[in-house]
Order: sequence, then structure tokens, then C-alpha cells
Amino acid sequence: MLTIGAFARLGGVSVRALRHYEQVGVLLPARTDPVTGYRYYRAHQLARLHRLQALQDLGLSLHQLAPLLDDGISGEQLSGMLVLTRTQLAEQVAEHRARLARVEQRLRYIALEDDMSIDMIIKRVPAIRVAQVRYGGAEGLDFSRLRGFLEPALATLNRVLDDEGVTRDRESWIMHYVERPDGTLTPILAVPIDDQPFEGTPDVEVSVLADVEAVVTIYRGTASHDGVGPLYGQMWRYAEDHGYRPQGPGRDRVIERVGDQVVVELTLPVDEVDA
Amino acid sequence: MLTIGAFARLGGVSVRALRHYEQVGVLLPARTDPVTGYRYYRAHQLARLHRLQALQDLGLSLHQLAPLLDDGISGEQLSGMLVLTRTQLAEQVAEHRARLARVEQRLRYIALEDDMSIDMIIKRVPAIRVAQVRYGGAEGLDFSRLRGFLEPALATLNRVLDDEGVTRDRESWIMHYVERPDGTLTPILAVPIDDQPFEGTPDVEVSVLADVEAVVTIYRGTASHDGVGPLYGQMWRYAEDHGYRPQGPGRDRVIERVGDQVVVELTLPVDEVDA
DNA sequence: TTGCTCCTCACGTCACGTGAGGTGGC
DNA sequence: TTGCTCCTCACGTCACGTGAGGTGGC
Repeated sequence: MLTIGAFARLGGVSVRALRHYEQVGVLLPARTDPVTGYRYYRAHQLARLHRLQALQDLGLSLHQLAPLLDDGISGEQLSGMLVLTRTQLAEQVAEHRARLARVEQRLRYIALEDDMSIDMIIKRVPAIRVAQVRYGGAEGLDFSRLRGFLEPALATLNRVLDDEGVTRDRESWIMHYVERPDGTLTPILAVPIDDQPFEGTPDVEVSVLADVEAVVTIYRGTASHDGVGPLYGQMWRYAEDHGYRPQGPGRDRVIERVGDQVVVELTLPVDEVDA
Repeated sequence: MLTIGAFARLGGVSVRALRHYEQVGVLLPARTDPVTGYRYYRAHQLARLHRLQALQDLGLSLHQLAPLLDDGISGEQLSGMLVLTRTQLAEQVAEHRARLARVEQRLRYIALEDDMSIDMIIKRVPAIRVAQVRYGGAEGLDFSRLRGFLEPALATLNRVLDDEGVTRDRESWIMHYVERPDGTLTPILAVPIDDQPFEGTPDVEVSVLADVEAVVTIYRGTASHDGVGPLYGQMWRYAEDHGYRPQGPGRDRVIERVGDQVVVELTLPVDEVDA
């Protein structure tokens, strides 16, 4: 009979670990003195401890490996578990490598003293149901014209939605675009309406903006949108530097408006580049 | 002002996460209603949340990234942290790949219906201080001679150590070997004596068995050592299958002896094969 | 008496997920 | 009245590490 300390030394584990194994039920002392509470182990239990360590080494949790410790490990059972852990391991390796790439990209930015894009992230933007108004003109995108479109479009939307009793945040709207055959863009003003019952009118259509993978960042400044242009440029580069291909026009979502100051979420949809 | 739910939706995180960020101190609500306890966020705080997510995405903990969220991220500071995480990530990738290799090796064993070596592990065996007696004969290794050596050597050791007042477990000893110039082996019988003050006698020398990386497994059976030979064969193959090169003779450590039944820890030193 | 081993709680780790139990406005 | 949102605990996760406080044999 070995004391817990001797057994721990032989097995190369801590005394605390052995107590833990008892508590979890994966390795019980051969005997516990009912008076002192001292645990005693038999030498051959080292074989079980080795099995435990070997299985742990393969990435199994104590909970998972517990049934495999007893007697005739059914081989198939173990094999099933291992196929699973193999998949998980492969995923983890892939993820860590991707993260490593991001870390190195960031270090490169820092080396260039280009600490841009610190609050830029790539994420999946969920789909969103909106009521929207299209720009009627046939001409292409032009910022002065765009601002001439915004206010009346917002007025139309507000009038219709109020009539229909649709609730929403009045300080918040989304500007997005569809491409015309000639390559120019049609701006569309949209406001989120969740699942409220409203199916559209001749002036206002209902649509669902699809969920997309996108570079997202926050613009904060005046409503004149002066700063937005360069930000989109940075987002574009950020996407490319991280292995994504920017897709079509972005979306601007005004989240807050206080006087002339706006906070806008800029969204640039991207596609992952394989290879 | 945004409610916690609205802010969470915009940021793509859970409400619980935002409460957690407050508790940890990395992202506080702009205002908390003193009566209801309701939290309110400003839209521009999304930028901070994005930074937080970006840094988390690089593998930093909330604790690590906290100082980097405020204002002028010193660039150098961030760079320092990232160099660290890069190292850690690289290590993790390496470890996961090694584990993946072990998993695949195990799956191969199972496919061959060869569930050997389930209680074999490769580990670092710590150095150990021993008192020992060498086999005096000039002849090579021979099992019958070996057994003739064991009992008298044990008697010598016991006599000397008792005289010197050195304590140890009487059921436990180690048999190891040194190679002679002609390639044959000299067996040595050793018993662990820890740090007790004993410096040796003409019959008994004191030595330290160096710590080694080794394949270790447990043999359980009769003292005649019949089953030991094949086990070493399996250990040898196990080492090779896992990218190690077996080194020289093994060590047998008898841990328990009950009548004719022994429990022995078999140790086969190995070297890691790079490449 | 001092050292060593062993014991039983019990908190801490990391970033939240998941109830439980209760409240205030539509 | 029902649903929805928000709140505050507080346990659970995983495999132990790390005290705190106490005991028994050399």
C-alpha cells in the first residue's frame, strides 16, 4: 500500500490531482482509513493512472475518459470519441492559425505606425427587416443630391409609418444602395421595423436586408459625412489585409443623432477569400 | 441613450456579456438609473466595444486588454502584448498539432485492432538519488545469472543501509544497466535513498540516476520477468510511432512485491526526433 | 519542540450561460 | 391580464492550484 504522496510521486502528478480524481470518480484509492481519512493506493493502480494520463493527453476530459478506463475499452467507443476530438483539434488548430495571422497583421500595422482600424472588426451582421424608400432619380450617386433625398424620404417614411402605427427609433435609419445596370448606385433609405405587421404602401416598400459578413466600424462626427469616405477606404484595406474581398456598396446606419452630431455604424460587406 | 438590449443587439453580444464587462470594468454604461438600476449606453460606446472585440479576437483576456482600451493605445504597449500572445499562440498550435498526431496514431492502432499501449505514456522521469551495487561478473547479460545476482545484492544493500540507519521501502528497488565497451550490459541494483546522509561504502556506491524522457508502463505478474521482454518490444515500437528514438537499456523499478507477484514500472529512455 | 505528511473545506481561475425570483411599462 | 425587458443574486463550467486551519507520528 502506498500513501497518497508516494503514489503521486511515482505517477508524476500532484496530491491534489489524486484527490480530484477521487472526487470525480475516475481513480479511487484502494483503501481509505476510516479513522484518519488517509488514502492508500496499490502499486498496480499506476496502470490506471497511466491510462488516464494517456487519454487526457489525447485531449479527452476526465468526464469523457471515465468510461474508457474500466476494463475492455470497447475500441469502437474510443475510436468514436477520438474521431470527434480529432475534428475539434483540427478546428482549433485552424482557428489558432487564423488568430496568429491576425496578430501578425496587427504587429505589421503597428510597425508602420499605422494604428488605424483599432475599432474595426469583421463580423456577421444579422438580417434585418425594414421599411424603405428608394431614390427616384435616374442619375448616379452624388453627395449633394443624396442629402436632398434624405430629408424628404425620411418625412415620407415617418408619415406612412405613423399612419400605420409602426413604432421605431426616430433617431435611427439606414442608408444602403443597389447597383444599377450601368454601374451607378440607387440610394435607399430604410428604417428597421422588426416583425411589426406592415406590408408596405405604394410609397414605402418592406424588405429584408440579408445577413452578411462585413467589416464594421463606428463613425462619429458631423452629419455632413465628410469623414466617411476615408473610413471606407481604410475598411477596404483592412478587409484585404485580412483575407477578405470587399463586396459592393456599404451600408450606413445612423444610430444616434444629437443636433449635427451623428454616430454611424459603417458596414462593408465582404467575402472570405479561400486559398 | 440605448437600453442594454438595444446596445447588445447593435454590438452583437449578449446582455449578460455587457453586464460582465461592467463588472470587470472594461465597458461601463454611460448612465445607470439610480432607482431602477437600468443601464443606458451611448451609441459611440460601440467603438469601444469593437476595440474590445478586436483585441479579444487577437487572444487577449479582458484583464490584459483593459488598459489598451483607453485613449492613446501606446502602440508599443500593444505591440509588447502581441509579441507575447504570438509566442503563446505558436506554442499552442504546435501542441495541438502534436496532440492531433497522437490521436491519429491511436486511431491507427485501433484500426489494426491493436489496442496495446493503452497504459503507456511518455513523460519526464525525475532524477533520483540511490544507493547501489554493481554486478561484479565480467560476463554479459543473462537472465538466470541476473536472478542469481539480485538476492545477494539486495542482502548487501540491506545490511549496509541498516547499519547506516538509512530508511527506505523494503519492497522496492530499481534494476538498471550500464553498457560495457564490448556492448554487453552490467546490471546494477539500486534503492532510492532521497537526501538522507549516506555517502557510500566500499560495497555500496551512491549515485544519481539522471532525469530522462522515457516511455513508461506498468508490468504486473510473477517475479520471473517472463512478460517483461515483449513489453519492452511494445514500448520500443510505441516510442518510434510517436516520433521518439529509444535510448539504451531500460530501467525496471519494482514498486510492490507480494509473494511471487510483483508490480514493476518499466522505463525506456527516449530522445525526441526533431524534423 | 520542530518538520513532514495527511486531512477537510473553500476560494480562485476565465468569460460568460443559465436559471431563479422579482419588477415596471405597454 | 399577458409579454417583454430589465434587475440582482448565484451556481456551473474544467482541472486542478493555493492557502487556511488542524492532526498524528518521528
